[in-house]
Amino acid sequence: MLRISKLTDYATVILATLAAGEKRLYTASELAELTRLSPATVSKLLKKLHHAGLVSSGRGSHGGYALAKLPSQINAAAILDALEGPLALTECSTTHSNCSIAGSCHVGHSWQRVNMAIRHALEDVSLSQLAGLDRSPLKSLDLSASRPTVSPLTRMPRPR
Amino acid sequence: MLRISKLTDYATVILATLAAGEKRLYTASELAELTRLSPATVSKLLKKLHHAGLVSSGRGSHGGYALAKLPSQINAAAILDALEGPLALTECSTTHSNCSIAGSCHVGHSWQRVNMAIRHALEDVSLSQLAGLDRSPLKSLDLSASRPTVSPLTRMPRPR
DNA sequence: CTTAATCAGTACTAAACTAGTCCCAATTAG
DNA sequence: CTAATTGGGACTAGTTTAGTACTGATTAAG
Repeated sequence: MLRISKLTDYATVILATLAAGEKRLYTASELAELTRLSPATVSKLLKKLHHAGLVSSGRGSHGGYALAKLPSQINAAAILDALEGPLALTECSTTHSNCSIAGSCHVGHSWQRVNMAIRHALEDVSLSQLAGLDRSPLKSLDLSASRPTVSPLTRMPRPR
Repeated sequence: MLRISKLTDYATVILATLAAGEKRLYTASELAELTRLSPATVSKLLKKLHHAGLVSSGRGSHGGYALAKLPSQINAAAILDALEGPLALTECSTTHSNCSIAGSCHVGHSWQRVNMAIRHALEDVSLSQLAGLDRSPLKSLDLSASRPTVSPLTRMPRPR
């Protein structure tokens, strides 16, 4: 339920790599090596992240990418927005939508609230926390409930 | 970002209809009329909801569906689970997954926590609240932050 | 016992989305 | 100028989603 796309997850890994690294420009291929992701994919993601203002870039030779803000000032919601757009839980939540059962439907409004709750949870998680740079507990998250960690995601693309 | 599928949204409307109605069996076609959804789709969804134990059913003529529990005892997380399976935010969260960058990746663990926070938010929203039957404020949700309501989703299928 | 209504299970299809790759133009340091 | 980069697309295969259809099982009622 409610999964984020692989690409968004990849992007987070890239951002975390930048957050953990030195304060300099990293080229796309450098980041590809560091993250073990395919160069093409890394490049595509960095473009999106740049578009969203999460990373700054330098062009030409000696160009590359760096975080546009401090890791503590980038949150999970912004990353999601950058990669998946500001889509909401249901289509109701978008402004231009016409619904045939508008009158009789009282569900939409409640989804909105759930949506907001989730958004706030995401806004409370900074990149430094995601990257594990920040040792302080995650704000407003119930840590006692976290299950035992399992092995992480397959991040290398399937061969084609 | 983080959208639920249309079908899950439809299912919620169906459940809300049952929650708001009389305490009797409703046939699939009856519910299709009430919700203005296609009978085939309603039927499919009810089967899934039955499978997940959210509705009970009676077969044969005079058969139909009813909620298996009180509306206050059904929560949004259960509905999501029923329709979309217990998928998590990232594939990391599933038990059998092998990841090529396992050693160097510290991101997975944090997503898990976010995942839990979201799950708890969903568990705190009951069907009675989704259906608008419950006038009490949604537990642990920041209502002051809810944006002005916009028009809900197009729920009728596109013609084919 | 026959019939009609109804759920159960499954298979199928078209459309939409996702992930991944590739190409070429623009930019810049040396 | 040339080599190294990013910027902005287009393209494709594969997967998922949404929607429909069919066939069998079950049950109430005549």
